[in-house]
Amino acid sequence: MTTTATSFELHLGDCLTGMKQLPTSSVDLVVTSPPYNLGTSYSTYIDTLDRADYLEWTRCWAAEIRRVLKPEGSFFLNVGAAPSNPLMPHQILLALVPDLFHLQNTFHWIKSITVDTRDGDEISVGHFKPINSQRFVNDCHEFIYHLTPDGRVPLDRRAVGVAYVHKSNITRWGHTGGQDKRCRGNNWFIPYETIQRRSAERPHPATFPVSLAARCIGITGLPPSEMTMLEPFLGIGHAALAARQTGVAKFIGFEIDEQYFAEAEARLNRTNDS
Amino acid sequence: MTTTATSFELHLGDCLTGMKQLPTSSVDLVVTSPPYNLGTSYSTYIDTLDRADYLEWTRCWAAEIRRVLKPEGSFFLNVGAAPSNPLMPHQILLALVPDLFHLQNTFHWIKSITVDTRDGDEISVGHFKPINSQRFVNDCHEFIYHLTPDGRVPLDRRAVGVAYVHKSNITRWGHTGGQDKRCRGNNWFIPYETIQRRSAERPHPATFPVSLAARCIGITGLPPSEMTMLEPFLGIGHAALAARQTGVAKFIGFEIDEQYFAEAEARLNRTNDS
DNA sequence: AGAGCCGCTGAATCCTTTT
DNA sequence: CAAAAGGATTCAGCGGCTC
Repeated sequence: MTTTATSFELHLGDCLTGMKQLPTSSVDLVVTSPPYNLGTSYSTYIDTLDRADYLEWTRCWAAEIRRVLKPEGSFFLNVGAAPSNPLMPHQILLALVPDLFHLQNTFHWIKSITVDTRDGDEISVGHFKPINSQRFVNDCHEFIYHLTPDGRVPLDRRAVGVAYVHKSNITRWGHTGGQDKRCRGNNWFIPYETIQRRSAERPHPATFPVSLAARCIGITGLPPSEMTMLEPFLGIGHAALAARQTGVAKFIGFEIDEQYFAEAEARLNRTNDS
Repeated sequence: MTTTATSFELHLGDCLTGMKQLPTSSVDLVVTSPPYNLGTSYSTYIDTLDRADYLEWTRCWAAEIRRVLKPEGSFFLNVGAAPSNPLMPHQILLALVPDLFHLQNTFHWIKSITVDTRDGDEISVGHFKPINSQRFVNDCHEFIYHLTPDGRVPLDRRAVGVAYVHKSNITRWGHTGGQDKRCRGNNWFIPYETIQRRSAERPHPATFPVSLAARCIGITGLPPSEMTMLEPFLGIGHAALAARQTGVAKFIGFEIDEQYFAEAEARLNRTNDS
């Protein structure tokens, strides 16, 4: 067993009140997925604010994130659409940009896709969740907005890079340092864990995979051992798990729902033992 | 040689003036990619309107599309982002929805992506265009907004469908008709032709592949032989080529730039001969 | 509200081979 | 030849979301 100087603070309570007690410019990284206000059945959260109120509330907690974020910090905001409200991801973005943040990058979380291989055949990857509709196609996509204070935050693209297709590129340019890694681009294929495994373990209806948060941590290029990470909507703690896995020094999370909070704590403790 | 009762009208001139002469509710399908006003070096188009003017102009031509579109017609709007203006796709959308159109579906044109196969290994597909930046990752994505008058236009999802992963599904339900086809979802992987081939042939800086337009034609489920299709920003005529290939009965295109117009005509004629 | 959809699983069934 | 073991195929059912 290794001992690391890490601190994980999980707070049961409203993130808006909680964040107000954090010092200005103290956080390197925020990864979060807010309640969508789309009728998704959250446990206790009052999920029925009307549109304008919802966007106003969004601006409120985002403004707190802006305050606690360091000038070179990054805020990864995960937002998906819903058939009942396909505009929400766009409206949320324009509620925050350009007033509070710059949109430095837009990542696309691809859950399922069919691609043509170089051999010429089509392969489907990821879990395809069917919907029965004459007019809607299945939505296999969510946004990950990369928001920063000035739009000029340096990243380490190759930290979450992929192998070159043509290996000649490894020695072709100096920046590779001999490693077979190039930038991954902004399409992030991250399949869901299978339904059965999910339902057995967790009750949260809208959550992102641990590996998605891990990728956000990685691309910042900051050493996790010196990183302070914040998750205002902890949910069942996937950002916390990613922080633990990658060795993030300080993690602060808020969750207003008791059930989710308990689940997040349980999962984090489970990881501690293993 | 087969004779088909098709009519292809390519007009040299401004689409706004041109569309005003089209009858109301006469068009089944619009597929277009507007000038982005992002500093892309279009030949003669005055590409320096300021933001508000650009969006106002966008509303103008979109309103004409709304007028000429049939109640069950579809408008596929292709918009990409640019590092210099990452908000544009979102602003354009919210300039048109909900005032003029419903956003019925959002398709994502994926040009390049790295996926994990079911075998466990990572493969990269599509042409990856490198950019040299500390803060921006490569953008391998564009939006295709599916806009309709009322959001209730029926589609034929399986017309552009993909094969089942588990073949047991073919006979499991009646709707397949024995065919190995399911809905493709909203992530459309369509790789670019290679740069070399592009630059050799065509001068247009921002255009979508023929196969992208073909997919839009296909998913409407309308018989091409009875379809009227409109492309207000013809460019070098990729929508026209797709219309020709799929047998669209009537195609109307506008292009204000003489060079692009000539190129579009040349390409269409070339296809005629073959 | 009730049916439909599709990846995925695990149990059940069927066919083959070994003892 | 019967019985057991091993392998392959089939099939119901889950889950989430829409009409």
